[in-house]
Amino acid sequence: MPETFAALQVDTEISQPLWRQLYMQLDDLLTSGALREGASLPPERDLAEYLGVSRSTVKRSYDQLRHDQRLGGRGRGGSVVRKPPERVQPTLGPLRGFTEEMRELGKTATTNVLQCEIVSDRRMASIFQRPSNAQFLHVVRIREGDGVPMTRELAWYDLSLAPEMAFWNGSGSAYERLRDLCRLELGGAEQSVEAVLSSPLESDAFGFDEPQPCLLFKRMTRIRSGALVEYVEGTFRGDAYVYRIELEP
Amino acid sequence: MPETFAALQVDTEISQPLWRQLYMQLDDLLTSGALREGASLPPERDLAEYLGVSRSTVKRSYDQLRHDQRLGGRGRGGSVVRKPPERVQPTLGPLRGFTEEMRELGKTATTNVLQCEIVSDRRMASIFQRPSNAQFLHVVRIREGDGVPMTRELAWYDLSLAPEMAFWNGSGSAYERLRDLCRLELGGAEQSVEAVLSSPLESDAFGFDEPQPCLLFKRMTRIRSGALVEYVEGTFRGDAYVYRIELEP
DNA sequence: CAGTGGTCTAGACCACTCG
DNA sequence: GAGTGGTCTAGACCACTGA
Repeated sequence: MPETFAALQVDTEISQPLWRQLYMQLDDLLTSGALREGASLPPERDLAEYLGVSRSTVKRSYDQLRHDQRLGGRGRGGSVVRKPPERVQPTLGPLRGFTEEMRELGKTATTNVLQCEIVSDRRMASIFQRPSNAQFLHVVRIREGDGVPMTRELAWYDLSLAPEMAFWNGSGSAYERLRDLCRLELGGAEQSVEAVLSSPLESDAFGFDEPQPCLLFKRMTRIRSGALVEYVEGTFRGDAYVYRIELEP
Repeated sequence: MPETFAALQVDTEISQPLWRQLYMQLDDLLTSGALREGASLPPERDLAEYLGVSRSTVKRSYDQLRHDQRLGGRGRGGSVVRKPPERVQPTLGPLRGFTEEMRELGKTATTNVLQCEIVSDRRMASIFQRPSNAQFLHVVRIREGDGVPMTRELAWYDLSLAPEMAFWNGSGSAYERLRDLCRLELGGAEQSVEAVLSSPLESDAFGFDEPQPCLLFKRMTRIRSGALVEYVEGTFRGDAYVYRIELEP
C-alpha cells in the first residue's frame, strides 16, 4: 500500500459505520492537500484487503466522494482526485448580461449555442401575454468563463417586439443586440433566484457525475414601455458562481 | 402485494440498472399522486421477493428516494412518503428583514433563538475592521414562517456602534431594533447569494435526512456613514424559498 | 418483541478503458 | 487483455421503533 494510505484504518468498535470512518479519513487526505488533483486512490479491491473490510464498504466511501464531485475517473484509470473549481464573484447591480459580467471579471466569455430556432410555445405565449400562435426565438446556450462552463441558459425573445432577433445566431451578448440592432430601450427586469440540484442535462454540461447544488435564475426583461421582451432561465453551477447584489436602504 | 405496487417490474434485458428502473417507477408513483403524504412503501424484503431481485437492489432505489427527501420513516414504521413543502416567494427590493418579508406574505414569523451572547472573534473583528478585542453580539436563530423552519441565521452586531443591542434577547426584528432603539439610520447593504448543500446542523434544523440545496446569503449592512453594523450569514432551504429581485436598467 | 431499515460480507459477472 | 469500477446476489447481524 502506498505510503499516503498506510495510515488509513477503520475500527468496528467505533459506533460510526465503517464506510463513514473511511470516507472522513479520505476527506482529510483531500482537504489537507496530501492528495492533489490528478492523484489516484488505490483500487477498491486493494484498499478493502488492506483494511480488512469488504470491497462494498470501500466502494461506499468512494461513492460518497464521487457524489461530492471530489473523485472522478473510471475504467482502467481507477479513481482520480478532482480539483474543486474556483468561484467567480460578479458584482451585479443593474441589469447586465453574462458577457458583461465576465468582461468585468477579466474573463473571456465564450458561448456554445446548442439550439437557436423560431418556435411557438403555449407556455411562453402565456408568460409573454401573447396569442398562443405568437412566435419566439428560442435559444439554448452553454456559457463559459475562460473555457469553464458556468451556466446553461434557456432564453426566449418576443419576435413581434424584436423581429431583428430572428436572424441572431445565438452568439455574443443578447442585450447588446437588443439595444443596438433592435433599438429597444430596456426598462428593467424581475428576477428570481432559487437553489436547486442540477438536472441530468445540466450535470452533463457542467461535467458533474451527480446532481449538484445550482443557482436557478428566472428573469423577465421588459422594455421601457413595460412590454416583456425576454424570458430567461439560467442555471449557474453553485461551486463556481456567487451572485452579488447591492441593497438600498 | 398491495394493488398500488402490483404493476412494478424490472427487466434485466434493459440496459438501465435494476435499481434505477425501480427508482423511476417509484418516482412516477409519487409524482403522479398515486402515493400521498403518509403512505407507506412495502418493506424492502417484501418488494425484493415480489420483484425477484435482492434486497440490496430495492434498498438502493429506496435510498435514492430518501436522498431526494421524498421518503422518510425508520424502524417499525417502514418507509413513509413525504410531502414536498410549498415555496414562498418574497418580493425583495430594498433592505428588509425576515420579519418584514413574512409579514408581507401574510405569514407569521416566529423565531427560535439558539444562541445570543457577547463575543470577541478575530474573524469578525477583521470583517468589521475593528481591533481584535472588539465586542459583538452574536445571535444564532432558526426563523420560521407559519411554523415551518425557513432559515438558520448567524448574525453579528457591532456593539461599539450599537451598544443597545447588548440587551437584545434575539427575538423579533433586528432592523426595527437598530432603527428605533439604537436610532441608527441604515445606509444599505452588500449581499451575496450562493447555492450550497446544507450543513449537518442546518439539515437537522430543517428536518432533512441528507444535505439539500440551499441559498446561502451573506449580508453586510452599513449605517449611512458607511460603518458596518451587521454581518449575517443565513441559509434558506431551497425547497421552500425563492428570492426575488427587481433589476434596474 | 417483532419487523423495520442500516450495515457488512464474500463472491460473481459485466462493460468499459487504457496501457 | 488485464484491471477498473458498476451492478447484483444471498445471507447475516445489529439498533431502533412502534404496535
